[in-house]
Amino acid sequence: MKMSHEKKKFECTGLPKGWQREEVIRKSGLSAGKVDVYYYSPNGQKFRSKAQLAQYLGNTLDLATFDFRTGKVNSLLLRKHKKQRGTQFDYSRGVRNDASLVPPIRQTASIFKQPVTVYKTQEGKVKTDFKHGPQEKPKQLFWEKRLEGLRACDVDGKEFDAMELPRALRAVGPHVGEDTLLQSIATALHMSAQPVYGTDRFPAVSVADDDIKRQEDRVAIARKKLQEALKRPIQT
DNA sequence: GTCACTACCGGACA
DNA sequence: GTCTGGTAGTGACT
Repeated sequence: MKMSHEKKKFECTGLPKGWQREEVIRKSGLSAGKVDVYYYSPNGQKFRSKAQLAQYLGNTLDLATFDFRTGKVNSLLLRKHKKQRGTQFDYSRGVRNDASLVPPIRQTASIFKQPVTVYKTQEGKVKTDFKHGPQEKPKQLFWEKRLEGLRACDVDGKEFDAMELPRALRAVGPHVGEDTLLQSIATALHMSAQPVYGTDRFPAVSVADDDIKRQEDRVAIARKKLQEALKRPIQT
């Protein structure tokens, strides 16, 4: 058996405990330098592609945000979802194709990434109508729950301490804890430039001028302390 | 339309 | 089981 490959095997953070990720760098041939990524299930089964992984895991794990190459959860994949090989999108799916209907026909198709209305004209041309400008892609309800049990860590791999939410913030919904709420808020702030609002029952947190003033005072004090600390000679 | 990159997987090889 | 090459999909660029 040729062992011309440089192999690195890690515990995979983006998959349940026990899954391992292997990086193999090709050392010869036309594709030398290319990195192949393989995954090993807890029972040792090997997977060469995300498609194989998805087939094996079925509904037990949603791989929509799983980055196969890096082995991490990447929420940006929700927005930038590539079409899978061999599953080229058929835009005629979900659109009625009744010969008895005479064009132009207006139909609402659910198969597009955005809600659109399809106009079939005599010439067979299709126009898309994005109502009210670009719209956010629909997301699964409580999708942030898939981040449960995950925590940020520093470069040494040491996990950061849990953050405490302000008392005014309360999680609502079945089995939604403070961790999930925090991840949800953090994700929303990261993914969108828009403000984050609460529900009618728990409306958006209001920040008064006094709150801003108090926070500014705290920052000013902290800055002053830092300046003083920097002025002090370093003890060796 | 072209090009570069990448994901995937068939098949050669040991 | 390992390893590499070919193919097709995707996105950036012109």
